[in-house]
Amino acid sequence: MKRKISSSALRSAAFNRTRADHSHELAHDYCELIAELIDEKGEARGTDIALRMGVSNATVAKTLKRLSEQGLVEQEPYRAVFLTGEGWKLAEDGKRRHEIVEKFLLALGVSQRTAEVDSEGIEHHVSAETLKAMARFLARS
Amino acid sequence: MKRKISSSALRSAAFNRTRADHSHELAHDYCELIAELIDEKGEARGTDIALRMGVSNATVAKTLKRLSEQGLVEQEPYRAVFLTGEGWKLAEDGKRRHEIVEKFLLALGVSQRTAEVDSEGIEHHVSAETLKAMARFLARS
DNA sequence: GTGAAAGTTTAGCATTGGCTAAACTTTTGG
DNA sequence: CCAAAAGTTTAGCCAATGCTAAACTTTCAC
Ligand SMILES: [Mn+2]
Ligand SMILES: [Mn+2]
Ligand SMILES: [Mn+2]
Ligand SMILES: [Mn+2]
Repeated sequence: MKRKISSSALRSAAFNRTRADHSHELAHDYCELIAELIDEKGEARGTDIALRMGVSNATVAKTLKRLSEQGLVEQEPYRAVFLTGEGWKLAEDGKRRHEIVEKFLLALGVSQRTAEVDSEGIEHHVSAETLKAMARFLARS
Repeated sequence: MKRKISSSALRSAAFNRTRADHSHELAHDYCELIAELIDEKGEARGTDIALRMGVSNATVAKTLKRLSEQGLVEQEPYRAVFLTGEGWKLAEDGKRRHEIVEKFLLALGVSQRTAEVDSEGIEHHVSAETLKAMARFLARS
């Protein structure tokens, strides 16, 4: 017999998911961005990452150190940064998800600019089920 | 003559917006939740906030102090908490936005549970333009 | 009315993710 | 080839958001 789950448990689960999403967000965005830079320019340098992320060089350096401890990027001192296998996986998955969300917003009727901006935040909170629903919408629209 | 804006400037603007969204997120969620509790139970107590947010009592106490310094809530020691005029505004605006996003996801075809969970994160990254597009979609679907 | 339970606050700690300034290394132009 | 520019790293700072443990206050049950 299914006992009713307390509304607090349901609510807190949503907040917990959101906090978990946020805890991975920066790593995902960095990997995606590094992949983009390598694709566009052949390498990903700290300055370029900083410029596109909109943060200082020092912040980038510190974050890259964390990411390399987490096994997502590899770097040697004063050199451009590379993605590990794990890092590539995040980058590709992130790119796919990002594209679907952005195209979905466009299909919904917002401007290109708004789709770009809003998708940067939304992408991290879209579950597999919702992503599928967005892709389905795209396929028929 | 319109000079082309660098792709870095465009990209960093999106990340900046996302960071700004995150900096307001907790305040919005607290105000919305406090309003809900007052509506449901007549008052908002620390324990109930903690239970629904999925964090410890101590975390709630510390956060409430910040919010009261920001003029969003009012509290006296060992008593339940209340919203200021500003806090009510955030709560109502947040509720409206949250409802639109959740109903929109439902209309898109995801389960009630997924709509609840995903909307908790997504709501903070939906611009006025996108919110309007979602409302429009709801109106015709 | 009093003692235990429930709720709140405070203290102290950790991590993340920002910043500036200064030191250091690499690249580049002449 | 070498000085200046460009890029990177380190040090030290801060705020936000989480935690546990301990102290304190209020409420409840008897
Ligand atoms: Mn992305
Ligand atoms: Mn993003
Ligand atoms: Mn977010
Ligand atoms: Mn939320």
